[in-house]
Amino acid sequence: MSTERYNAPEREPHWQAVWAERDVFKASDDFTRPKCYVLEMFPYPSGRIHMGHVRNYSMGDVYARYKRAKGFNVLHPMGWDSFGMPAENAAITQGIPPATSTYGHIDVMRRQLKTLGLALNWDREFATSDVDYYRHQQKLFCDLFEKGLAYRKSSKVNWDPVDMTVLANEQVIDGRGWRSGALVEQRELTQWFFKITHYAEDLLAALETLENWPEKVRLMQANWIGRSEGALLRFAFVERGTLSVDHLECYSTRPDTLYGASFMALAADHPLTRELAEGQPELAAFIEECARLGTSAADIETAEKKGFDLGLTVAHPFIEGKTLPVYAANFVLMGYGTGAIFGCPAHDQRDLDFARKYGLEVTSVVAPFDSPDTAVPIEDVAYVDDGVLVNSGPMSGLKKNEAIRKAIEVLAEQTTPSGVPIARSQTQYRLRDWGISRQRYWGCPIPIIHCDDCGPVRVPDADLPVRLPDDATFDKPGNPLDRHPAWKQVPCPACGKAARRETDTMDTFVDSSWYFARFTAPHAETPTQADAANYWLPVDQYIGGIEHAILHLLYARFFTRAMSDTGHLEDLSEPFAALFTQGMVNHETYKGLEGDIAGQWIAPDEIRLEGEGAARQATHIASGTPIAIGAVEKMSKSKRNTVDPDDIIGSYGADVARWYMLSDSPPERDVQWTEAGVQGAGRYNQRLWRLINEAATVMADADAAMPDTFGEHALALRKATHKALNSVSRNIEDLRFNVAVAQLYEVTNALAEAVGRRDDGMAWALRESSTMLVQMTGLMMPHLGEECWQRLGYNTLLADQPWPQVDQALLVDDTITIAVQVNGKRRDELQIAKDAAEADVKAAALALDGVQRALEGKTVRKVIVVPQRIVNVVV
RNA sequence: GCGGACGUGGUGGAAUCGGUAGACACACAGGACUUAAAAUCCUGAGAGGGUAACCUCGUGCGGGUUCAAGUCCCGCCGUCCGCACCA
Repeated sequence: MSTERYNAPEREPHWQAVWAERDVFKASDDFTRPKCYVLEMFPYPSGRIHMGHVRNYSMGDVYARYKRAKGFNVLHPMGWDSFGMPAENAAITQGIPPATSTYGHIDVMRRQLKTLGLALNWDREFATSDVDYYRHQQKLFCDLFEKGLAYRKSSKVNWDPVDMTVLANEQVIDGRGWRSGALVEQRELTQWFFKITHYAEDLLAALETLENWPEKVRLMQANWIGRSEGALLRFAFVERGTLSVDHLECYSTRPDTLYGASFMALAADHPLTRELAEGQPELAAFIEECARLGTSAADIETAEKKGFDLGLTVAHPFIEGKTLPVYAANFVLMGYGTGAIFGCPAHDQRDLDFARKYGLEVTSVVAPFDSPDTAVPIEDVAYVDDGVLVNSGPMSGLKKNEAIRKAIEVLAEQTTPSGVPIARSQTQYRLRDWGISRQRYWGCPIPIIHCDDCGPVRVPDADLPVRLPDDATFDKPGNPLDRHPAWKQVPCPACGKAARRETDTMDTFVDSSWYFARFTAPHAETPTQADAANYWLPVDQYIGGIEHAILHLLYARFFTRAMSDTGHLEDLSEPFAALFTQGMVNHETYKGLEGDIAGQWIAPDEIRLEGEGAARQATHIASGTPIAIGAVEKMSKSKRNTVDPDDIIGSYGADVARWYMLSDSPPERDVQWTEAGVQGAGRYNQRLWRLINEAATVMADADAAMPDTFGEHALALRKATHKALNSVSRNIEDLRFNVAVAQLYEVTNALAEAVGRRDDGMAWALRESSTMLVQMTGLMMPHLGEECWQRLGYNTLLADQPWPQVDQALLVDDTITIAVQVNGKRRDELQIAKDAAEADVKAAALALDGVQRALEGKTVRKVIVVPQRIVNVVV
């Protein structure tokens, strides 16, 4: 019988319509059922979906469908991270209002996603630029503000003088604005901050509990939070002059090396340095030079240590009469600790470089453990390892950690002239508070009103939301909200006097910091709804790109804590119980070599490939000129090495794209998109359809009841199927889709072999096996799954079927094959009863031909029998 | 510089606990079907040797532990990623 080819592009929309019509994937409001919240990072509506989305959402979809079949109430929603600069830039360059382009993009991408046949809760869809979303975010902001978790402070920012806006660090490339190309200036601006540092310790400590997060991500976050323990030290000025303070504060993790201190150094932008610069033009020039210094890796690598003698001295806290000169130095950062350090050249490489340059003394105060009486001599390399303190007063003879404790203990007793203790232990974090102000239009307005008398006042709940004006103009650089003629003019909610709206909008990372919570009750009148949030959260499985390892995932962890502390969540601190970071989709790159296209990137569909291996050649179809085949890189518009999911779905179908994205490569690793690969997936798709048709025909006359006995081949098929079901289930739980796919190929091969054989009970076994195979492959290829389900004679929906049960009895074999080694080298194999006695296994192993050959002329010294695994004969 | 991950056939990769390395797939070669092609089906294949049965070598390199190492330990080399003047 010939079977027609399965026409995916025609059948897929049919099944999508059936699922939608019957509302198959709707999450239930029955909060007593076991639940599973599956979430993939929601997309930014850039215009079209790309293969990375296909990969990401296919993974989540297989998992969500699997959990549904296992009986869980599954929440698997989709939405749009729709605020952001690209839409505003399009408004500037093309005059299209951000809302128009954004919602246009969403319509296109929603249509594209729907063609993938994802089991999504579309009834919960929202975009972060919807007023109905950002009004709740404004409420959250107000509550954080009242709780002191949102505050204003003056801080240094990257200012683009052409675009007249603040840029994030990631948007500054080689010291220039990424869009304008203008040299970025450091400006002091008053900005809004979220107090993420309030949770620094908890955010760090709780990483330990995130067992189902990748180790890599936890480590990156731990490094980012950057906890260090040390001491806050205060050095009294010997000569105070006209200075406004009487002592200098610095932070050190090595107070044990205080006896080796030889100078103090302040950051160029330390308040004291600035104070002194008032009357010293040379110092002012030095400060400016430091500010200009690049912060790129290469700049720091090559930058010379430079300082400026401030003409001040401080008293050494331990050594009577010893003073230390105070410098301003380019390698001291204002952003960490107190912006001041004590320099101990012998035991810090930077301090040593500085001391050598300015001829400062270098005193070694640490001796190695193997010669504890002699301080390590220092030449060009500082000694930073642990050792025994020498010439260090009360710390002498102690190891590093003991010495640190001792130093703090002794110094805490002393005070500066103004009465503050000279030292106390302090834990320091690298983590900074999160600056969320953006001088941009297309973001969530910060709901604050500035009043000359009352200061910043939060917008009262009754006046929320603060809507973005529809009539902003984008023809000039700068913030459209700030120059809008009327928008910011409002009375003060507190005193009624004329006041001004805050015109900054929130960083778009705020939007994505709580969307997962909103999905649990997307239409609620408050940001969250307690019963729904308590039931659904935390997200059971979160899937997304590794590029969000720090920012988004840390912000979301912070926000969850802040929402708990403001009553929007009930005692929840971790939003994502399990995290999976998937790899990227890569493709070869192509470049023109001759004529008009020389040096230009060429898209895959504009070339023709021939040959293989070293002989592979590419030709430009339009011009016939040769093309250079370049590196395999992440699909990107700029390199033109993208493949449009629409084209693949249109020719092969969504199931093929999904199957290909899940097979072969481990999901956490990058996958290379190749034409051959997608063709292979397409062939399997057709093969499965043919096979199921054939099986359906053969099994048509099978009895409904399970036969009492099965022939050899029927039993083998049943065993292969149940073993695969067992391991496929486990692999899907572990998101090891590539291994699951390989096992599905094995079942397919077993079924293909069995379908032509006549055997006792074969018709029944074929029905069982093909049913299970369709259920398993249906997770990855849901449309073909429904088609096959129907062909197998079922009049239900595959999507509604419970996951099949493994027959444990079929997992174990009575007779097993074990390898027999002689001196660790495999010489033969042995078929033997599973529960054979050890002595019998041993005897049978020694009798094997291959073993006998290897043993010739040798004496057996020992035989190791590992039950059901291996036999090793030692001679 | 610091921290981390990885390294297996022509390719993607598999090997859950230290127990038959290379499952499964792609690509390839040969064959069948066809006037032909596509599609499909069958067969082959880590490398080297041998007519063959088989033998030797083999998981980046060098050591080690063990009856047994892709897997554990030590030292290198390479690739990738993150952080980076963080006191």
